[in-house]
Amino acid sequence: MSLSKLFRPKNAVIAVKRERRKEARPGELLAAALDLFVEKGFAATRAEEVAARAGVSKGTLFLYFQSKEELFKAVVRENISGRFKEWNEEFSAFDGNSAEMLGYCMNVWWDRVGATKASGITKLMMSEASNFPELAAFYQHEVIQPGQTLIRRILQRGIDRGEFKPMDLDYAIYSVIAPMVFLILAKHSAGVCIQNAVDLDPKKYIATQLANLLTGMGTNTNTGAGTSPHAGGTPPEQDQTKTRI
Amino acid sequence: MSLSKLFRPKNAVIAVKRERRKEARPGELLAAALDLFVEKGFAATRAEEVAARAGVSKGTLFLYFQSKEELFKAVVRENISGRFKEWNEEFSAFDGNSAEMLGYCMNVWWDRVGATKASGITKLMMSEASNFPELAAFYQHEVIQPGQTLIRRILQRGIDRGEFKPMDLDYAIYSVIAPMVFLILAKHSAGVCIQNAVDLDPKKYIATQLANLLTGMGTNTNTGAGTSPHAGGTPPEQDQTKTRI
Amino acid sequence: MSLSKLFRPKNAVIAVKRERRKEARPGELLAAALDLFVEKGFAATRAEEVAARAGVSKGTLFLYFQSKEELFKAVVRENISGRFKEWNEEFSAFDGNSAEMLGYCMNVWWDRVGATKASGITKLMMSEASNFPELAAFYQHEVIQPGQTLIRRILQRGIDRGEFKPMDLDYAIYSVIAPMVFLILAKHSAGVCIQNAVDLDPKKYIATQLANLLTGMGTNTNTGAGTSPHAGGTPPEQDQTKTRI
Amino acid sequence: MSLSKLFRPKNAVIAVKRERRKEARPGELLAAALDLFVEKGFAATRAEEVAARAGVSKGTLFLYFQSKEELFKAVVRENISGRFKEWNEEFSAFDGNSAEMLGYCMNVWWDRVGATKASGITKLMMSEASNFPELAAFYQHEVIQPGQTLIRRILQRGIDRGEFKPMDLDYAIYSVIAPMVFLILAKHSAGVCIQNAVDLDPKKYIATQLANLLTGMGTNTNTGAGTSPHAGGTPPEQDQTKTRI
DNA sequence: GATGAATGAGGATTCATTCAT
DNA sequence: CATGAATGAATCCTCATTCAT
Repeated sequence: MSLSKLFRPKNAVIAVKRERRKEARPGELLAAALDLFVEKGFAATRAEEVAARAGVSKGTLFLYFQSKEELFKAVVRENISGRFKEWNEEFSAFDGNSAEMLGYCMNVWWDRVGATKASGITKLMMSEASNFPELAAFYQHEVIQPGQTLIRRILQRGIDRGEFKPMDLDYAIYSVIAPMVFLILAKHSAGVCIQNAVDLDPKKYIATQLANLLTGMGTNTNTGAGTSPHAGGTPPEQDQTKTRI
Repeated sequence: MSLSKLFRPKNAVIAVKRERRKEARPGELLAAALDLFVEKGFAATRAEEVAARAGVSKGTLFLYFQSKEELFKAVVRENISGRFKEWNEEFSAFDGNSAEMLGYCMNVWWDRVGATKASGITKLMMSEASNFPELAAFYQHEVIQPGQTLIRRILQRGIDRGEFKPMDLDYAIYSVIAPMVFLILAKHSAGVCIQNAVDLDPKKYIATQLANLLTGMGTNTNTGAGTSPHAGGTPPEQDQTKTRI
Repeated sequence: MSLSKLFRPKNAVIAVKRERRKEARPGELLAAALDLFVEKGFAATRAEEVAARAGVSKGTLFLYFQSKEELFKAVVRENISGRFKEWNEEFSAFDGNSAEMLGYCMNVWWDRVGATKASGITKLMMSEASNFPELAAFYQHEVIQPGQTLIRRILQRGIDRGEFKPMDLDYAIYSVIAPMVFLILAKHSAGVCIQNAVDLDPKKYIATQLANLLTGMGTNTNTGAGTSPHAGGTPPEQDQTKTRI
Repeated sequence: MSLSKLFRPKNAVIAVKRERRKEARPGELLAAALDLFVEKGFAATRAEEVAARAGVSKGTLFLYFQSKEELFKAVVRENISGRFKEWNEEFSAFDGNSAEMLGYCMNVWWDRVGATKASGITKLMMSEASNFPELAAFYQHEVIQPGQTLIRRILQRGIDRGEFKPMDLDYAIYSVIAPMVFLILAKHSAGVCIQNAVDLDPKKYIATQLANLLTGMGTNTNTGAGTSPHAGGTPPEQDQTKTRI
């Protein structure tokens, strides 16, 4: 009787494809790691699983990354690197009014970050940051600060041009950030803490939040006259109870 | 289970202080567990560490709680879900208008949960729920559901009394929950994702969000012409740009 | 909220009655221990369970027995002590033929040992003897030897009186013992290795085995003449396929 | 799972010989496991001990077998149940009379299982089955059932060919199994319950039991007048008093 | 460079045993 | 004497990491 049926090496559970190109490996490992870290958290993600998803063996993973922690750091670094420089330039050239600019900013952020896997990084930092102070500082420096600076510039521009009423920028910044953060959570933690929020339409949500922000900042977005404070308007608002999360 | 225990040295003399404080133990363990779960997450918290912080041995922990998961559930019951009964009663007896009621609800929640370490539980669930389905289900059942029910009751009351305009409650509920969730995140992930947000005044934030909610629900508190009923804003709302996050 | 519902001390699971008389305790503990050791084996029987079944606390158990192992030994000693002396006397006075004597012996054994909880000891020794060499020797000395001696005396008597044909007593003894051992196994391990054997009627089984033995030993038990080797006969045999295990 | 692994010293230099012998491992582990399970029982056998005896580390054991229970199952498959297929085929091709077939079956079983360490498994199940219901079910399904089926086929064949008289197979099966079970016990509990039985000649014992069985089933081998068919005993039966246990 | 077999520290949980009350 | 709260050694199993091939 053959021994082959007497044992089931655990390895066999994970199907491995091994026809990738050498050069691509680190990138594939990072992509696989991002997926898994976001989905299961750092601690619960097994190195072997990452390797398997990237189509390489466990050993190879440690060939490219000294440790699981280094892999995590690389994942974060890889996905949050200087997108802001390009955005800053983009916004320097923007010539619409500041309300449009803010709306464009939020939508662009959603399209290029929020809607992509990179948004997982934010969720990841939120969950694991306290265990990775070094990374937290890095993230703070590479993402938070530039992001806040960008938003601050937009708001300041609005004030300078008389489009927004004067405000405490240190607080106002969070009025922009908060909805984005919540949106990410709704996307990644859906099914548990924000159950049902899965149905949420991000674009609608952003539009609504933006309208609220602008109202608060004194920039009425309504195109026409209206007796109600939130009358007419092109943006959302048609059915507030539905679009609001 | 093993026979090897039979051959263990019979009289291994061990000198230990044994305080008998059965009544106090569960509370001490729950407090230690809350601290550690919030600080390090569920998976990363070692049972022995909880016991040590409570000043007892590993074994004692399992004397009071069948498992680490049960310990977690007990922490949740003690700090969150166990309070819904009392809150429900409190709100059944409430006799102000529904706007005040909603404001009271949010503030009370902040004072009793949000501002305490217990709020860390919510943050924690967001990261670990997917790895502990049973805990996620428990949390959903013991916290999310009752919380939503409570809020729903308040909103329904407002509608029934003509204070709020009719709305889709399934969505409206999230308009109340979302800001609270963000507040918790701002508190617990502060220093990383929302650095500087530490300075945030929660009460002001809540008031602002409440005002927005009420406006959306037809209970206009300050938007200008007083055509809407119950005008003249209940909450304190001196400086909107500052309180809005 | 009261803490009382937050934890479930495991102890509470076991209901304890505490109205026994002091003097009876060791006996009750031994009885409880016998039950549990037989049912679950030595290793799988928990000291606390024994105490609970005896209606005392865990501490009390260790007051009477130095350790679980000592308890086990006491259980064995308690249940196998010199019954053989009395039987030896009984059989010295027996005045029937040797076939009847053997039958009487087997039936008496069943009534006084096999059918009682004491038979569990045999099963116990069979399972645990190798882990308790000391006890095994004790059991060998107190049970096996006297038992074999008793049987040997009966067989020798039969030979001496010309009732049995000459035989190798060292082997013949096992012809008597084997069925009894199997009977005990059928009783205690039923449902697993000898599944379905639960329905077995011990008296019938003994009668059948006895008849076989006697036939083999040259003592035809048949009362009347018969052409078939196992004809007529008072004892079993009516439906051999059914009574034979 | 725990984060504490992150802070484990990265380069704890450990010098170990690592032999790569994937093909040999399962067999070595199974052999070690069989030894230990038989020697100490399932519960009392520590996984690490099995690994050590096989010359590997704890971890390696779990590389090949998902759990201790799976290891046990593999041991049973390797040594017992895995052989039924081959046996069934062997017996399908058997062309002697059914009495010979039954005798061959019992002897083959003894040679390939009973006389080997694997027979300890049967003894072991008797003690531990009640504590490991899943194992008991497995054993029942993989060993007891196929074994009974095999025997039943032989008996049915005898009846169909007119060699055995009609009988209640559900009972007759135990007439075959019981002596084998006792033989195993005699072997494994020798020195305790059935001391001296070590000297027992299994082949003789089996022959005797077989003769008894056949007599009962109407295939009389030696009882005197040759009125029954197939008389003239196939097996060796020179000295009945000696071979009978 | 890749591989994947092997390693072993680490953590949850059990339960015999102790000892303060 | 009894009690039962407290203890901690023991055991199964996981998975990051190493290293012979």
